[in-house]
Amino acid sequence: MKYHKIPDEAVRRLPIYLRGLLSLSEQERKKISSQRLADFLGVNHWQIRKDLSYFGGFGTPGTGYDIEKLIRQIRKILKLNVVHKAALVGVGNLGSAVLRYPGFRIYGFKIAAAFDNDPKKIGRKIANITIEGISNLHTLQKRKIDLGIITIPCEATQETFNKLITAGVKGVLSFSRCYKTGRKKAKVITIDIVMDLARLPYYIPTSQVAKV
Amino acid sequence: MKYHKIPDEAVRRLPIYLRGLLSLSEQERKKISSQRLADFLGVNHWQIRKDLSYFGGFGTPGTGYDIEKLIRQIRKILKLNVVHKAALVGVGNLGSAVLRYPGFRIYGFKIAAAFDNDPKKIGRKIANITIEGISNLHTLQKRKIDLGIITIPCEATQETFNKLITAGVKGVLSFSRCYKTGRKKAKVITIDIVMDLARLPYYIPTSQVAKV
DNA sequence: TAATGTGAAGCCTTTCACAGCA
DNA sequence: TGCTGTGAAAGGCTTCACATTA
Repeated sequence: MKYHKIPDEAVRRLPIYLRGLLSLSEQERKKISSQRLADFLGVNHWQIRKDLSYFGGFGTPGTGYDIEKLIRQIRKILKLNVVHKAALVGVGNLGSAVLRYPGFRIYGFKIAAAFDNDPKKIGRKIANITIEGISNLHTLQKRKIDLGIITIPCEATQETFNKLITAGVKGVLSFSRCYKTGRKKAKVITIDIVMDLARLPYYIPTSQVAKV
Repeated sequence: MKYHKIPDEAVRRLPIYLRGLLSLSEQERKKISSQRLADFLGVNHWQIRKDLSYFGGFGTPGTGYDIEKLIRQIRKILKLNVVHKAALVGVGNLGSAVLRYPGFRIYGFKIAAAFDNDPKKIGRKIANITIEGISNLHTLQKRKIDLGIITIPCEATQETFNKLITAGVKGVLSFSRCYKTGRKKAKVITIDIVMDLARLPYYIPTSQVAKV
């Protein structure tokens, strides 16, 4: 390991490579070159090699990478080699959709609990998970839940965020940007659907923006 | 305008500033300094000034920025000063949630159509939008719909993506990374929920990763 | 005085080119 | 020969300090 600082961007790309490798491993292929993986994913081959080199080289010159082995390595780097339990807060439209999302398992995630403050929702089941009241949040640490997913309206995000941190959560995926992290006890990643949509028109040539 | 190249990152932040300004404008405040806006949003004041300077200065030294004026300017830069119509493809759990999402309006978006290939869904209404069959996609241009939102499983993304481009869509928000853009006739922004979650454990100190 | 706008420095990331290995 | 791993160059973004302006 010759590098002092590993770019966040490299970390961000690892899950992409992992998904590609998982796809390819189903095709009873054993080895793959950075070039082939890059073509498969639509990225650059040197980027893949550089990114992997930050964590130590995993390939064989002239041959390429052993798919199964590389999958294990990336899982280990991303700490996906243990199952992570996540708690979701806010079982509205978006929260329900995330609860029902089937794609978490291949990365070793399990949404283990769901919370809402609407008494009508408490006790109901979605995707086999019984919805609990917000007052139960303090039980997360005991239940070894280390990740939180926040899918509630902007206004209530800060309070929920604070409660999750207090409950010992170490990483948060938030669907709104309405929080401040304070003394940063956890890593937060924000997904803001509306804001991502909001910067799309910027890239459309003006001549093609429909006049109203 | 003294700059040749405007950072994508600056463009990405403009919608954040815009949201802050919209919040503050409700509080009958007229002027704001970069410092106060920065504190409100939890960002750096020099970053705000720098970002705005790429598009020309909008402030008054010693006084700050006129909130209403700055809102108009940012809207214009982002081309949000005209209403954009978007088509959503894939009315599953996630698609339905996005259709029902109330936050699009303040940025001037209107989801004007929804498509699905499930005959059982076609004709049903969600959030006042009647679901149409995929075969209707070609009507988008006529209907002046210039944005697409893809909320379908990975496997079908590429085909849908191609159809949207053919239908004249100029910007796409995709909820899966399973596409290749080809000759890039449109700007694409990808939101990949699972992959964002997948890089969260990396940042959790190993001692705190629950052993299973 | 109080705040903006910006050149320059520093830092981070991507890209390139190729030495070195199987 | 084919492919990896990496130093170095190039490019892009953030941070800083301060000249400037109302």
